[in-house]
Amino acid sequence: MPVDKKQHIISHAMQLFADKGFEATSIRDLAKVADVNVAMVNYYFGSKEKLMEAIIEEKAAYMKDRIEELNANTSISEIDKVNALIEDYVNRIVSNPNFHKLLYKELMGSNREYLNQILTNTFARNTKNFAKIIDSGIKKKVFKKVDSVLTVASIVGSITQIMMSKNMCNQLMEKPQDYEPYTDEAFKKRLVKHIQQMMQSHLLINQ
Amino acid sequence: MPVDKKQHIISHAMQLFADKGFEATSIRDLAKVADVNVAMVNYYFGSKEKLMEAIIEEKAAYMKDRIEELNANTSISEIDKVNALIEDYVNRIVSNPNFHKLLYKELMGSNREYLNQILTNTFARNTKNFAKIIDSGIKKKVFKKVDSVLTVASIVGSITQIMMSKNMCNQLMEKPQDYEPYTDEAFKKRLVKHIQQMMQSHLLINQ
DNA sequence: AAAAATTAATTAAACGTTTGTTTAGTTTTA
DNA sequence: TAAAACTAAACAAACGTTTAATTAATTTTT
Repeated sequence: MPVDKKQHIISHAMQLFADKGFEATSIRDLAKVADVNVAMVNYYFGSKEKLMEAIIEEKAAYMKDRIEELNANTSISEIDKVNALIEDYVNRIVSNPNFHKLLYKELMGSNREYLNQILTNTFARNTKNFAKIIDSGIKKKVFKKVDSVLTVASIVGSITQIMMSKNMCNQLMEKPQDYEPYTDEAFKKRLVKHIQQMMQSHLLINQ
Repeated sequence: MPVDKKQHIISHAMQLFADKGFEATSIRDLAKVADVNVAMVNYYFGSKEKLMEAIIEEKAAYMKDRIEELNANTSISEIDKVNALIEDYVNRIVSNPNFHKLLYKELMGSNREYLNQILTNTFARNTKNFAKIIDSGIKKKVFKKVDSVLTVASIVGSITQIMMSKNMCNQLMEKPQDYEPYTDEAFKKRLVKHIQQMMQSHLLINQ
């Protein structure tokens, strides 16, 4: 079963890469966890780096949908779209913070140029699509004339910043060190509320 | 010259780690660039990881000053302090974006637990000190009752997000691929202006 | 449908590099 | 001359990858 086994390896690799990082995960680690022979990774994917490419491409394809879906919907007001996307984005990242960190590390890293390009393109396209919603609000004169692209960067960056490290998150929120902020609904709500309020002040003309 | 040589190694290591990443930089690379024997890194620092610790600690010490200085100053209004810190922070990161990325990668990474802790503590403390300024504005009723800690995270996250990748930055700003956004004064001004405006809407009661 | 031939999947072992680190000896400094 | 600074070489471990051989599955031929 070639396809199933590829997927089997990918899913275990995703977990390991997210937990330990790309370089810190050896093919032997992966082979042991996924219960396959060491040679199978190279047999199916060609190399460790190409395995990573397969993972990134799978995620990248998954990432673009919701924004474009909302973008096409004309029955929802711009501010409601923004609010919905903020909540969506928080939920998505909270559901797998380690993988999100992996993507960001890859995005910031200068190694593996090809991967960096795929991720850069994906993130940039999503940001621009999101910015279109804001531009639409500006055109309708319900939003102030803000810098739409940088506004999206602020939304995304706010979430990333706070999700960067469980430990820092707990220190900032005055929680004990063993606390799990990402699974706490109250924390999620607090984050969503902050960003939504900030965006309402930032965007809306009539408040 | 023991101290000078330590500093000599540190400064070359900072450059290399920033450019290529920690794991991707071998001690032999560093030895060649810094023109010292391979054994000297271990002789002076004990290990590659302890060298990294020395670098991080040096930076961490440097990072805390300005906020605390501003914090103590009572002759400047809170919104002016916030604006000054935004400009400061942008300037600092723009001056060495690769090193900033290195710190963030280290902050997000699960390896090298001790380094992660130092960075986490430093970032958290700076964030809380910054938040005190906002809390002070809230107390004086010139600021709205915002979530001060998350507000600081939004400021820092906005900058980090846009500085994450030169390539993405250019794509978002519709610039050619070989463009150098970080050295462009116009870009810097645009970023500072966006965040300052966003914070004024977010924070100020009487606009 | 059975046998033969071919291709795909899988394995254990080995390969060749590279890595951080150490050693044992030499030079320099105080 | 004793301690500190430095060097070239070697060490041991880990890494991604490849090889050569074996088993399983598929296709072709009779």
